[in-house]
Amino acid sequence: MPPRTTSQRAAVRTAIETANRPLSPQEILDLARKEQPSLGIATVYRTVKAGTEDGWLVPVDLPHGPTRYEPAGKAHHHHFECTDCKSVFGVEGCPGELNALVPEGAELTDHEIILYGRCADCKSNT
Amino acid sequence: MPPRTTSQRAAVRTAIETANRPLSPQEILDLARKEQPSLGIATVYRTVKAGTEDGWLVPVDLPHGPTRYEPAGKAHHHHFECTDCKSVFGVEGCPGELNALVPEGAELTDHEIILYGRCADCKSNT
DNA sequence: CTTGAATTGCGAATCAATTATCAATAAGTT
DNA sequence: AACTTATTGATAATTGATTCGCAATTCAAG
Repeated sequence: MPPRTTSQRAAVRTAIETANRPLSPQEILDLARKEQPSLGIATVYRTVKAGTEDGWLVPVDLPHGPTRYEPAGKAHHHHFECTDCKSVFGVEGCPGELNALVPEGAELTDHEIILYGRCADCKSNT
Repeated sequence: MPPRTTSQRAAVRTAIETANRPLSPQEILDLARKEQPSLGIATVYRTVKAGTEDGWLVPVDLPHGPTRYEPAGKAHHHHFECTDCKSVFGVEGCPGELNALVPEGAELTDHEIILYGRCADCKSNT
């Protein structure tokens, strides 16, 4: 009954922890298949779901596109999405005090800042 | 061949311009039906698509949920989404200089800030 | 090494949002 | 009022993301 350690779960986790940016299930699959060619997308979804419940993974939801996942434990940060390749990168820092923007009578509990533009790679491969 | 002015298109436009917040197609339908009870969701989607192409409407894409629409011409602003009722509200102001957060070598072209919390209505109806 | 349960990969199924189809209706020109 | 054609509403179809069902596989306890 206890969870088992399998090579596919290891491959998924390695892919996520090695990439230095949030990955979508499809991106995880592509990366992890270099280690585990037979890996299926369903296993990626299952692993990512379990990881989120177990707490070592954090889902990153942005407009458009699938949910991305990054390792838990990072300091407060936000994200940059390349409008070309759709890759998402974490960005350090936060402008801070956003309470001033909140509607009268409402209560702020969280926030997300999304930057859009072209990443370094896409700029060079013009 | 020219586009025609119909009561349903008028109802959709009125709903959007009357609400003081971005509306989803379903919300537009609900509001516009008070004026045009026979209105169908397909017409809302068609009108909203045309409005965006014509430039008098702006789509607001946030994580989760459908695209919302608001009248074009508003000053730079961001959005607040109620975690309870899912309503979205525009919020004035912007923390400003975000270039400092952009990844090395990347180019910033746009950004969105999303605030989450409970709106005034949901707080009172605890 | 056996064996039972957890896990996997595949394809079918689901789900929400949006678009396409098409016969019936209604602008607006003449 | 007649007529041409854009528009509409209902519903089927599509799309992209994610989950399910199940037989085959493989951990890992004994």
